[in-house]
Amino acid sequence: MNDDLCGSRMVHKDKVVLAKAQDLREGEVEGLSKLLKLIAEPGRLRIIHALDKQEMCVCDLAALLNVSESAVSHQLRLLRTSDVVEKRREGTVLYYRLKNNRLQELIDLGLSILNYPCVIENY
Amino acid sequence: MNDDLCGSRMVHKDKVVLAKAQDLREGEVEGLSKLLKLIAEPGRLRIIHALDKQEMCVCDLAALLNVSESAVSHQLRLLRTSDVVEKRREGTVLYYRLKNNRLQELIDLGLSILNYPCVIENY
DNA sequence: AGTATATATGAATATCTGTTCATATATTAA
DNA sequence: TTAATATATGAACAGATATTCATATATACT
Repeated sequence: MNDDLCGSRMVHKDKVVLAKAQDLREGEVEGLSKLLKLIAEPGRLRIIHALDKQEMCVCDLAALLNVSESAVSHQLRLLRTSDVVEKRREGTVLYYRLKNNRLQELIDLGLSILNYPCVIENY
Repeated sequence: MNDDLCGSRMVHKDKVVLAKAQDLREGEVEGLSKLLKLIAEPGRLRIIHALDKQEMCVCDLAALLNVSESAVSHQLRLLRTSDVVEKRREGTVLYYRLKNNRLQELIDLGLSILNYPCVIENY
């Protein structure tokens, strides 16, 4: 095995070089990580799934999730600043809806992977 | 507006009832949340993306990510206990590889959503 | 203007998550 | 068996994240 310039061992230099060449770019990693974390939290996941079907106000979502309106509001702010949802005012009520309509695809794909978790074909 | 039995307000009972009917089941939420969180962490994301192309050992991955082997080992344990990866021993070297070969689909879909973030069609 | 409703927000707290460090285990070589 | 290599793991610490609580804001109604 050979040492690299940074001091860490490297048993298979060829593999590491190849992996680095195929690695995601930093921006892709950051963006994807942020997107997936947004959807991964159970409350936000259910909010996104619900808003994909109809627009709802804060207290509706609070009732759905059975948590405080303040907690929902904080989550919605995150989703808003991440351009996942947007709001529409009607009197004192703010209706939230999905701004990014492709997130449900991600949810559906994730669910399908959970149902058919492992299909190893040929090794 | 009407109060529900649980004490929380509910501005639009119809919407909440509909949302509850369409809501993900608890097991789906938990499973999906866990899966997405696994992929969402930048280091694990890159590990999965790398192992989708070739099997690699712990110190190769440590060199790729530029972190300690211990840190990688902890992450790999998480991925192992979640059935995302599996290991194969060859002498003292443990080669890791993906056990669930559908995760790259999720990564690819996520990337495509990042590139075409928002396509609102008709409201 | 004053009150009520619906939501937003800051700060504090609590919880979760990831890394580090020290140490343990497993395999190979001498 | 002793030493070396490669990896695993537990505990402690640090950082990120979510909720709560109190308070602020915006709109509507009187």
